[in-house]
Amino acid sequence: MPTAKPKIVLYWHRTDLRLHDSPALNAALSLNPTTFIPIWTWDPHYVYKSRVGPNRWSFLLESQKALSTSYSNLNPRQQLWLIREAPQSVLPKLWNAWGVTHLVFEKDEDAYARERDGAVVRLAEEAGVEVIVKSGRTLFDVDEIVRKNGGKPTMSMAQVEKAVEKIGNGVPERPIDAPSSIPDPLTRDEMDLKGVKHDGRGDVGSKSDPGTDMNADHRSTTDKQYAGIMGPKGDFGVPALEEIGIDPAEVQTPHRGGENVALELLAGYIADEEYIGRFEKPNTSPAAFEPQSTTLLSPHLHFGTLSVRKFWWDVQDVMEKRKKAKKSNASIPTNLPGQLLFREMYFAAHAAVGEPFCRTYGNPMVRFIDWHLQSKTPEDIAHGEGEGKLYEVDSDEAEVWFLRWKEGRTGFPWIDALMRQLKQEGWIHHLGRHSVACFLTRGGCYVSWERGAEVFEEMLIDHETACNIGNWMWLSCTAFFAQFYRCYSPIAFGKKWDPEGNLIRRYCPELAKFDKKYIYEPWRAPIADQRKWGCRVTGDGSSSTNEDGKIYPKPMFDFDERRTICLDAMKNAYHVGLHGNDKEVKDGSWRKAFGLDEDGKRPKKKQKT
DNA sequence: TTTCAGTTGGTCAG
DNA sequence: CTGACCAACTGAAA
Repeated sequence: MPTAKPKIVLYWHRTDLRLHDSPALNAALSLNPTTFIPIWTWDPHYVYKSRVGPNRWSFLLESQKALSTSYSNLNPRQQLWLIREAPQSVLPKLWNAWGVTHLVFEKDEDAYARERDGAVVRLAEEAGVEVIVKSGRTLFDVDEIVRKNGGKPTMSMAQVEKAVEKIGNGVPERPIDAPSSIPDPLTRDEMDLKGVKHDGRGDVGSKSDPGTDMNADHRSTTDKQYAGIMGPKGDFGVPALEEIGIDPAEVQTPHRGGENVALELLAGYIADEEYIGRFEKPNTSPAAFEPQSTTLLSPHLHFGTLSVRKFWWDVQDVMEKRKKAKKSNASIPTNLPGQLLFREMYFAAHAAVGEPFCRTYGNPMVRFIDWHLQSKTPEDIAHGEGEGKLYEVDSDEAEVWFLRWKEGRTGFPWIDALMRQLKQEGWIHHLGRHSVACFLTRGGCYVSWERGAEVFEEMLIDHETACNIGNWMWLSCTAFFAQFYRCYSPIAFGKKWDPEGNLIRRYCPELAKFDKKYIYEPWRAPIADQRKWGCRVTGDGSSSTNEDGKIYPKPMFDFDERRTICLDAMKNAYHVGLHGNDKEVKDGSWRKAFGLDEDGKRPKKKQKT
């Protein structure tokens, strides 16, 4: 009697640090594996080529730990097995060492992930390992959304709604329960990789220079992540922050990772049916803290500790119940399902455009504006121009504005409070992001949105490439949104939500005692009052004290003046009408197009092709 | 061709 | 709190 061939299934966790509602995990377990090995591999592209601050590192490690514990709870012999080498390099070694027959993972449509996963699939096919890939990070397969949108990037909610209407009438599949049991891995001896050659970070398949570490500034001790393939204790464990060179004291976020945390948070909101039914994003306060006005579930969607379909269906069930009880619900796009559809829109736009989606250069869907601090072209960077900086410093003044914005010392308390909250906690409300993004780009500094997106990439615990890039395009009026004359005031907008200035008092504590009359414009407070309230408004923010005590910077420019300058410049840029893939942008000749004509008139609007 | 809507502006009058 | 106006964008519908 022939024995059945063993099924040794390697499950590769990446965007899905959960057990509930995972189509890929479900597919893996449906194979009835004789052996099941759930792994994570540190991808050097994430570790060194993406900007990741301490708060997001911490959130990721917490989420990995929670997942590992969940596996152990279902099967004491199980855990999340962390492999410290690049996937393209280490996966072939794993299927040799462990006799792997199947590789299963969740589909990831990000441009880099597609390239990496494509390489992995080819290697697996060569080795005779069967590969199963399932969509599960989004409500719908985003490639399917793109197809239903005529192959074009989704540029509006209307397009997204039409497209998803053609996929199951706009209703995603119901979530799948978490597994109640998990098969065994190999024995400890068989799992051991001591005999396997370790290639360190194994930075194969990366086009970029493996020597650069974009996160070097965050590492206070030596990064030892790639010291050993099974980790410092040889147990494939989740690293401590110290192992990746991060000082735990740098982690200040109060937001916790892990599937259990996500499901508890969600359940709490779902129990509040009024909140779910009436939720309208524009009516949630960007100044609220403890409790926040929105769900804070975005980092969990990013790491996959919460399934977006579970989120959608739990909300949908509440809304159906309310509807039956004749209670009104908010509608798309401002309600909760609408928020999730915006996520689909950005994912699908990214999927349709591919790699150029993340920048201006070569991106056909993004409008070109003559910003300060433009990105260098890929050619210039490849030729090593510009002493390591990835952007052109066309204006020293604008670079100072950018750095002051990043550090939360612009002299506009609403902006500074938000930027400090972002740095400390890794999260700010969506409308807060609007405020600071508008201020940096079209409504203040006229600095390229790409600089702002890089700062958000580093600091946000919920950083999702497609959503971050898409929202920066939106706010800078370079794609998705065009009403550049709608400009956020760093004074009036915050005041509308928080007339007492409580957000400012919390994150700019030097201003805590200021009267609410001056809290948004402390430079207007009489000197005597400034003394009385224990903070002088002076200097450029490079120091937080002087010989008199605490100081807060003067505003770095006259906002009304800057708003006028930016508005005129935006008007001109729209008339020039260049986009990221135009010849003038690629060869640098755009500068000519932005000058005025000989007779002083605006240049003719560029013809659409 | 014109009209109108577009997740989330600011200001001022009533 | 609501609505008119500001000066005016794009894209889809009429």
